[in-house]
Amino acid sequence: MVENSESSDVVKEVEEEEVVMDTPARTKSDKINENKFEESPVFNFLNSLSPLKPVKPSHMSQTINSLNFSSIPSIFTSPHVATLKESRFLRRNQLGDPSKPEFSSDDLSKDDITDKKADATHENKENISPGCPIEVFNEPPNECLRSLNYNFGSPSIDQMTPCVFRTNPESETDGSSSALGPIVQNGCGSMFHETEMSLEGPTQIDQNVERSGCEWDSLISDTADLFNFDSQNDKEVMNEVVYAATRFYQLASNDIRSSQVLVGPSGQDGEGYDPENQFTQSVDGSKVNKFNANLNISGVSSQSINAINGGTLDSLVHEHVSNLNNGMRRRCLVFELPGTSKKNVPENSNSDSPILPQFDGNCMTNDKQAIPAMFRNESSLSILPGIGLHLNSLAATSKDYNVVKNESCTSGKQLVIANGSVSNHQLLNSSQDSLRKAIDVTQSDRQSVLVDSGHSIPEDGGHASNYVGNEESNQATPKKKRRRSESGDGEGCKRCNCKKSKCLKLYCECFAAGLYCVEPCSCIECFNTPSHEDTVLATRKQIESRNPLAFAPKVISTSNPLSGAGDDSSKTPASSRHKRGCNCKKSGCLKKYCECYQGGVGCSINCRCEGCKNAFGRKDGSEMVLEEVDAMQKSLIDVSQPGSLIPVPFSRPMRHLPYPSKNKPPRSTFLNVGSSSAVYPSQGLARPDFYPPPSKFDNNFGLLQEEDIPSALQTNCTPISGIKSLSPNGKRVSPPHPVRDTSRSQRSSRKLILQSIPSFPSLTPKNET
DNA sequence: GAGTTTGAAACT
DNA sequence: CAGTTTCAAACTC
Repeated sequence: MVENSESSDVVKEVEEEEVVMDTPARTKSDKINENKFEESPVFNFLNSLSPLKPVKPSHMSQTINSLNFSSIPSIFTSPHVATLKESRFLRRNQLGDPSKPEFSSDDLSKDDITDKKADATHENKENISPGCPIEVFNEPPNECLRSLNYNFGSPSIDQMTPCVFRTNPESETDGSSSALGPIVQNGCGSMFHETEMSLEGPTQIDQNVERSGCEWDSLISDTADLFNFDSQNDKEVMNEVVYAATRFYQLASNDIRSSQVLVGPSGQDGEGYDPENQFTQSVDGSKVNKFNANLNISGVSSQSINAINGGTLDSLVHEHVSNLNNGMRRRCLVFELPGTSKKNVPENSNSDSPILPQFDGNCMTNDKQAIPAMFRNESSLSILPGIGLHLNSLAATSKDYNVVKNESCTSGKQLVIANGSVSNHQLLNSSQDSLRKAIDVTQSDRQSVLVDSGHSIPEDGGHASNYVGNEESNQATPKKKRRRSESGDGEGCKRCNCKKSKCLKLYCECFAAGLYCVEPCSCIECFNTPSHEDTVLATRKQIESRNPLAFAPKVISTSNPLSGAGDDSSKTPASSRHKRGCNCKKSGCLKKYCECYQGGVGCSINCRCEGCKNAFGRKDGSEMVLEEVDAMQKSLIDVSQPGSLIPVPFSRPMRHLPYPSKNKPPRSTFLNVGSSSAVYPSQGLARPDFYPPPSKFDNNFGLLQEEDIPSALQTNCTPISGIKSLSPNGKRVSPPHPVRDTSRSQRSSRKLILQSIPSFPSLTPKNET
């Protein structure tokens, strides 16, 4: 009873906030922008150039939205909140009253969907908010409700790449995961996603398979040569661009067809096949990137590219896809498809593991209970898993293991992974790997959790256990469970031991990581369970209202060594650092009390530690000399466990940072999300050649390429501004800061590719003040 | 396993 | 914003 009242109070607070946040302003702005775009000279110009005309007026909304995506939400806005605005659907869940029936998962499939259908007609365009950079979709109203825009990038980054995750209508009904399967690679390097689909004309396509893959290179090289022109207004050149784009998508279409051929009909009557989704998933992102890069290198203005992208090319895609599939359904063009790059392909692409969850909307499908609102509603959080992704929620809420197993694939797709931007690929790849492995575990082996490229960590039995178990476990004595958790039988997930916080405060690792507590936890009176998802959401929201970055990743990685000329933090061994910095007084930043150390990063100017001796990099900028590191490692070499070796990028020797305590990885380990590469991007040899202790932040997907995280999460790299900042409520929060022009410009070749995001100022101001 | 230490989170 | 308290993880014995 007391608990319920507490929950209600929290919910009330949330309601109040939501009223303020969800304003109709955006809708108006969108419509205004729509008109603006139609009248846009760029649009008209490109239309005049293009041999292909936009097929439907509905395209307008796509391009419009792409233009609108440049809108930069409040930098202080929690990425959760901001991205959630991208989809009315999501926003509804997010901002709706959790206590209301429509918020409940029980009613979601009925009332909510029905409601969505009713609303979709009028608000189709609103599905795309300015916060979503490029996501371009346009579909009939009845399809719209199934579309969830998961933007893994931050809306704060205007160049962030969009991610489009689409519900699989079929999955909505029967829960089968048909959208994606293992990735198949043909001889020419074209990558296809194995799919289950009905093939309407599975003939003569296989010829395209081999041809298209090879033609990719041809096309890419062609574009490189093609676009060597001086005048951006050269109409012929622009036409060539369009032509090249046509070829581009022809090849892409071939890839799609090829995937169909390779896989063949699945006997599912093709109902689950989304050709355009297939398109986005089939086109090798690297090809797209190269193609895009050529456009940029050749001097095509980004705006022109954007316009082409949003208009002409979009139309081309639509036409190709439509032709390919007899006009089946909607269009979906996401220009940057880095997530589909080969990098994301598991090394053993022939494995049965599902490819990384391309969100297919199963979150609202078969078993809604298996999809806690914490996840559903904070879909965008999955971008930054540390920001609210309840990894274990997928499984933890299942009623039994079998359910988990059967739905693992589906659940996996709920683990929305950014198919995101090029700039995000590192994070995303690693994230995808981790999630993929997590899914694999769920699917095939509950006994161990594969983490971080080779980690095989025995999992605590029943970590994905059901809620009953969890509830029951909450009654168990903490000690008992603690022993269990410390016994080393489960490092693949967090497990808290909270006694008083009810796992609803950041004290709780699970909660802080955006995870539901699960059976292995030793918590008492745990509210961090799907059964209390409303409370959890409300609490999260409350915490975020205090500190928008409360659930943000704590450790960020600055991958560009050149970017930090004056950046102390860049001197840390891995060019990674704790975003806020530590405040250690006694531990010397040599124990896991220190969040920097625990995160495997050196202390930075942001830290307020005293007597810093952080082995990963001291506050003063000095680092542990290699000899020290070697000695340190020698003394602990016997600790190393082969299974814990992390693949070292660039063939560097694999070493382990000693675990000061008990010679074992820290308790709160890892879905390490490829932290190895992320933490230690290629740097100078002067850097310590060891790996940090597995970071609890990694588990949180907390390690991000700084360039990849929302600008709102980025601290200024300059010592001056990067020191102490305050959140609106006075909490220590690293402030948002302007994009580091230097570093960004150095990466511009990656960043400026075919982004349908002209750097328009936000036309849709939000009342986020 | 019990107790202590530590520093982040929360509170005042 | 600084000081204090609470909290749970990390650590020690």
